[in-house]
Amino acid sequence: MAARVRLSAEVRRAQIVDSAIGVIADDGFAAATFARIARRAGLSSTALISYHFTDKADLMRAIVGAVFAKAYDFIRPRMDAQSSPAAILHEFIVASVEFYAAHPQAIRALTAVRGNLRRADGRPEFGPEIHDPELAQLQEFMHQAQRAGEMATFDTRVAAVSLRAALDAAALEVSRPDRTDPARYARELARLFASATGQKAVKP
Amino acid sequence: MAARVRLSAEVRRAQIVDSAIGVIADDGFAAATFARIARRAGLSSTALISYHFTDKADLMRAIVGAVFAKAYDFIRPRMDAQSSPAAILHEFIVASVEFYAAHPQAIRALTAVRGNLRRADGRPEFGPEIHDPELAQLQEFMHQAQRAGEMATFDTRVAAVSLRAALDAAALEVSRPDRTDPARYARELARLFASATGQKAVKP
Amino acid sequence: MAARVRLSAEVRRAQIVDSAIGVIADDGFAAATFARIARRAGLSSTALISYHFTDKADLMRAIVGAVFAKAYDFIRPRMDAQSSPAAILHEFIVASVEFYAAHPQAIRALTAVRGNLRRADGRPEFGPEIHDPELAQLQEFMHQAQRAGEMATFDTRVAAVSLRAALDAAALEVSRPDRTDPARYARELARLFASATGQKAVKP
Amino acid sequence: MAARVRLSAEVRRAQIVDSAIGVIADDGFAAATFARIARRAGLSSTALISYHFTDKADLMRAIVGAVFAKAYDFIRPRMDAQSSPAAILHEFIVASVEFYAAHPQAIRALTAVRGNLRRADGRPEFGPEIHDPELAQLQEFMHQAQRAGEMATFDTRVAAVSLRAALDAAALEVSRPDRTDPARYARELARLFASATGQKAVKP
DNA sequence: GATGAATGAGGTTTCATTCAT
DNA sequence: CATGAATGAAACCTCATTCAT
Repeated sequence: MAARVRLSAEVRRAQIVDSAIGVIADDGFAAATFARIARRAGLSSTALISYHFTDKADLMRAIVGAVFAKAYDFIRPRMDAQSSPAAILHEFIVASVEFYAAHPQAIRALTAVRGNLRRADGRPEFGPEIHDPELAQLQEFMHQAQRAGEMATFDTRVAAVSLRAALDAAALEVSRPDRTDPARYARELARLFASATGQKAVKP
Repeated sequence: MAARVRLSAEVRRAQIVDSAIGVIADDGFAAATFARIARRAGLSSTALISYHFTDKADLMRAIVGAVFAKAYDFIRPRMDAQSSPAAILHEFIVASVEFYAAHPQAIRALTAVRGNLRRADGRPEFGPEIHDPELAQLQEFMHQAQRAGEMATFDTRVAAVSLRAALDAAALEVSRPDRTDPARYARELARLFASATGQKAVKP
Repeated sequence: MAARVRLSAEVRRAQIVDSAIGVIADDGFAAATFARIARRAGLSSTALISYHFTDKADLMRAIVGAVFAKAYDFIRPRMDAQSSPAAILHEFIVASVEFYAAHPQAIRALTAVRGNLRRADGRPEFGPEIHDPELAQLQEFMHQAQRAGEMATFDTRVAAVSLRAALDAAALEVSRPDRTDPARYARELARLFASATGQKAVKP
Repeated sequence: MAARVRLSAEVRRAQIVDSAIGVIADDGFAAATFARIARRAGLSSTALISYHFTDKADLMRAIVGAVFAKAYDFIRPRMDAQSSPAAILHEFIVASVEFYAAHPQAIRALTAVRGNLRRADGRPEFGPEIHDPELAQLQEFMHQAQRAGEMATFDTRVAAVSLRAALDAAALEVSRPDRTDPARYARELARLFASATGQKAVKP
């Protein structure tokens, strides 16, 4: 019998979240039972999960929060370092793809949880509207670029939705075994986006 | 008590598939239990499902097949009626969005099943490679358009993946309660794609 | 492995109710888990209980209903055969004690369920008001006896409550191992009640 | 966060017992988990209960002891102040009902624990024999009253059991929201008892 | 004395599926 | 073809209790 290991709540929670991400990424949302998560994390009992999370939904929300925070911390500073709206969007694309390539499991788990988690009443915990704040952000940058003459006129909602979707697809694409080189994929996608939005000059 | 109804196997299967699509679209993949599907279909016993489908996986695959066939029958003839590669792709986009707007439940169920169904060994039944044949098709049309001088040069894989993803996102977008008018969405998306691919002239 | 036994829902439900009564009477309300009830009834799985009862509360309510019906069927006809209000109450006492002596397990289970069953919100399923209809009945007979000059004047609510309580206590008393002879206990209690209510003559 | 409070063992035990009484009275025996008791008492951990009581059964026995002692201290002196056996029994009844009216929670908890607590082997911790000493006491007073010519002859065991039961019922009756005035209830019950036992004169 | 983390047993319930009718 | 009863596995969660600090 393994010795009783005592960790701080924070560390234990992170450990459980990581284990859950692994299970979901490898075996799918439905396979993410407490028993499997506990086994993968080397916990003595599933009760330990219940001790640190009020609910299974609570654990799932923690996964979303953790992945989202990690992505934000990686991508945001690189966007902030840019000086023009078009450059910001370009960097957003490139940094996002890089992050996806670096953390394929987290992204797969995030997608699975977002698509499957439901409230007790059956309504989705994360409906399509979950993307709206981010889409609004993207649209704002596009508007700025349009006003600055960096981009042509187009429907920013359709463009933002399509860009967001293209990035989600890129996440899967760059984590395939026979995957394209992520840097090249990012470059191509950015070029495609620049062309779609009618940018005059594309970064070399 | 409802009278015992006897139907031909084919009709019964279709009824069960439809019911399952409704449950998945409304309440999610995990809620698609035999009990719920049977109740929604007005069946007296879940055994009837087991009788007509060897497996739960069998039922799920039947859903995918049914939706896919319906979409194919709607979209394919309209593509075939076009005369140039670029026009074919344009029609593909427009017809797809129209189909999504007309059958939101089917699309939502299809997405859910594709994302969640696993084989007994845990591997996904529909991995990312499921899209490959369709992507290859799209890439082929793009190549033809490029050779014909209708489109500029770009990485067709990235473009095809992104288009496929943008269409999936469109499906959700046009089935939201406060949804954009599908026809307009289709037009905007087609224009965006035309611009991204460097098409000279866009259909009015 | 035992052969699969198929029973009608009605028979199976009765079997489960009986088993549950036995467990509660022998080992208490808290011990009445599905596992123990199933084992005592020789069921292959606790799922069979869930199949026949929507809830654990549903099973508990079935116990109360079953015991109550059995007692009613035994006691009521004997009351109806009497010709005066005082004689009816006398017979009520005697028949009740006899029933308790004949079915000690059922009575103990009934008491346990009534005292412990709670609704989901925590409120008692059977509060003190559960006795009110029966108490009202008893008070009505007492009033009739008073008007007929068979009984003196007294507060019928207090008398009815006390009689009901004395009978409950009698149930325990006559089911003790070293128990008094039930017939004698019934006679003594009836005499005590007659005296308390100021009856002129007591049945010999 | 609440400051860490250090109390003497005695005070802490009493605090826990009070909290447990409250939980049992409000939500029933089954709801009396360490978690709920600790929360209601404002304790930071259930371990504190385990520290002060060897067992859950130990806590339950402490509840019974505490309530019993409180009742004894209230009722006994008033009985001792009487001069005749009949007067003692009269005062016992009146004082008991007054106590029940003043401490409804304690009584409800006492009843619940007595009815449900079991030993490890499943046998009741407080069987029907728990009442025997008190019943013997009551019977002794009745015998004395009979010898003194204050009461008629009757079976004292039946009378004592019935009186004890009538008092338990009174406890519930006077704690109902629409309750009878306890003083009046006590008077009526005492009169009923006097009449049942053939007392010559009843105290005014 | 007090605390928060950890433990393992066991609770109800739901599931897909099988079987006899 | 259809049905309702039966099955055994496994789900989440709560429990009293122990342990290290």
